[in-house]
Amino acid sequence: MKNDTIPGNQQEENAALEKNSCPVQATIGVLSGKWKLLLLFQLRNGEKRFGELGRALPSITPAVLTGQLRELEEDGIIQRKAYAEIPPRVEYTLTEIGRSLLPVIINMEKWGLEYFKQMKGAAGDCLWDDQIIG
Amino acid sequence: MKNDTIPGNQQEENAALEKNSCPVQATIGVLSGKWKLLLLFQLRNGEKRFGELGRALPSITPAVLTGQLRELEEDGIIQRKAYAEIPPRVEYTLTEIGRSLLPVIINMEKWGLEYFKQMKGAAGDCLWDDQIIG
DNA sequence: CAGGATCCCAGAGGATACTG
DNA sequence: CAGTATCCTCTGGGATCCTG
Repeated sequence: MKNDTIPGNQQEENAALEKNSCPVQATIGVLSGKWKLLLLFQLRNGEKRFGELGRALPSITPAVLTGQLRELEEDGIIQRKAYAEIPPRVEYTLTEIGRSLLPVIINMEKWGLEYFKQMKGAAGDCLWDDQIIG
Repeated sequence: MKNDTIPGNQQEENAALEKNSCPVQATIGVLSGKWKLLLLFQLRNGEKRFGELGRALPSITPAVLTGQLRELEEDGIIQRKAYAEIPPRVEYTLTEIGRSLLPVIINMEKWGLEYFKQMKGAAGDCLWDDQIIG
């Protein structure tokens, strides 16, 4: 946003948001995207190709898949490796920092399960079970 | 979404997303909203009134503030108490489950700080320090 | 195979003005 | 004081078709 003219005292409170330098917002940011959690889940145990990801997530379109992968790549969460072959081959893998996100996700899952239990009594059937963390 | 006709085998993978029953998505969901983190931070140590919240977040408009508070309330994260007085008074507080979100947020902050350190070398100056957790 | 190029739409967020 | 009512914009995600 532009430099909105605000008195300047309580501004401190949301300075972190305005400057986009709040680590919590950053964490939410990299995970916000309709397919990102699913993509990270797909990559939890190693590399996958563009087509594999597309097949694993049947209702995502190539255009959107590309977009989500690009964002994750720009955020440093995944790495893209393209091989100069015919036909083309591209593999995506989690980066180190990307892998370090998994425990954080597990922690969110735990809260979410408690939340479901208390809110609707309906259990959630997510993918992120303890299995994925070695 | 509608019941898109998908073969039905790999569909399991994103069933959690489609059904919106993934606890991780739920956690991200309740926190996704431009001002929600800031509002939760404002309420971390007890109740606050509508006007107080507005003054603490100078660039939010009443309409949007109402919207964000309504969503948090519907999600069971905060509670709204209106007093039948003139002039009106309304107080917002975290619910029990809402308070239980704070440690999760702290955990996200920790990852975010590591992320900043590794990505840009720029430290984040967020609000969610260890102070807020008793 | 792994995308790129276009066009499109719903919904979150915001500006502004008004009210019980 | 604590909102509500309208109107408007911008962008994330999607549909569709095309290509090195």
